[in-house]
Amino acid sequence: MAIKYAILGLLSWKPLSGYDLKKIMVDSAAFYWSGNNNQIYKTLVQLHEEGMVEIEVRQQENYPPRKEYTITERGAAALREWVLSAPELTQFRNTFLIQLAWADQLEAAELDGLLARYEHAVEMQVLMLQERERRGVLNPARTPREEYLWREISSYFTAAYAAELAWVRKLREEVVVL
Amino acid sequence: MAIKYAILGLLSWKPLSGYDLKKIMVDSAAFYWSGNNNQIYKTLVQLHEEGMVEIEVRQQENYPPRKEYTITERGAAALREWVLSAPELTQFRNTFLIQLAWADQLEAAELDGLLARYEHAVEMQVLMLQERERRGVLNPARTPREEYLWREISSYFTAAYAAELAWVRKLREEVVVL
DNA sequence: CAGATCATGTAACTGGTTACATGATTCA
DNA sequence: TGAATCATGTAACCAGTTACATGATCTG
Repeated sequence: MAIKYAILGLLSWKPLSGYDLKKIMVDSAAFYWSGNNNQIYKTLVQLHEEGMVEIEVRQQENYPPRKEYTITERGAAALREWVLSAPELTQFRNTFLIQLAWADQLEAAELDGLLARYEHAVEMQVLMLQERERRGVLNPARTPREEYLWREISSYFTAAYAAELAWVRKLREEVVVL
Repeated sequence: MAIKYAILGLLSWKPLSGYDLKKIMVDSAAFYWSGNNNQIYKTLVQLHEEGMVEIEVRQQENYPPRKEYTITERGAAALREWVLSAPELTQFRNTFLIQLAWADQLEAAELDGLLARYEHAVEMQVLMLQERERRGVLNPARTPREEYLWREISSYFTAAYAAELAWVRKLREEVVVL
């Protein structure tokens, strides 16, 4: 469901090929989950069947032909409707919590090592995201408000991982005295 | 993968049936994602094939017979190994961000309405989690340290949604002046 | 000359959701 | 009397991951 509107949204920005969409998705934090070929190409076929997009094949010299997808009025209307639909809550999928749940069998040093490894991984992630934010990738920025929204979307992830970091650091400090 | 060790962990606490596992999972924050029959019963069969658990069928009067699963030494060893394995980063799956990404087409009032709805949903979630935390459900608490770990696991979710709330509130305030 | 880039796509799989089926018993 | 609880499971489906296939051209 979400990938459909992620694609429709990107096409509402400008016409793109499946290949373009993939590139955008793999290095975007918000669209990251599933910038995979399979779903992109399948979804494009489906969107075309539903009359949400139009295809124009561009022959190129020296490169394979590209299928450029353009959003239709129908597509734009469907996108707008979805944007206004009831938002869902974020889902946190954190297998580390399950490791922690059964970590009392570990010795103090082992447990601290596990927490340290997690802390380190989150630190790296925060740095990576901050760097990405600083370089300020992808932002349609058609209006100041849109530019602001996109900046806040990317800062969402930094904030989320920063909250994780605070949580795990506190945990590490407190668990050592038990 | 994770569900396998979630089950193994619960069985390392005490012997349980598929039905028990399901009940525990549906109202636990950490094990929530997928407390569904299908995966539980399938995984139990698989764990049995791998020699990680043993089955004992208990006949009951007035109730259907239950299959009680007990963890084996092999299962316990596999669990310990997994607990010590390299932790993965949390994945945030938030479709609201995709709605926001294409929300610049909305009028100010519509956008604020959307943000307000999200804010409200997150508020409700925080209250629900706090209530659950206060009632202090499920906690093996075999040692003070384990009790502490389980409390921190459930506070992870409250903290995560509280961070969301802070983020959306700031966003709402700032976007109104653009 | 090896590896990345451009560009299309498919196949096989794992993970997860929703809904259904059965049937006795207990509770409001 | 209808719904919930106890207890097993299956079927059909949707979402998402990993890996492969093709083939020209460009870059180090």
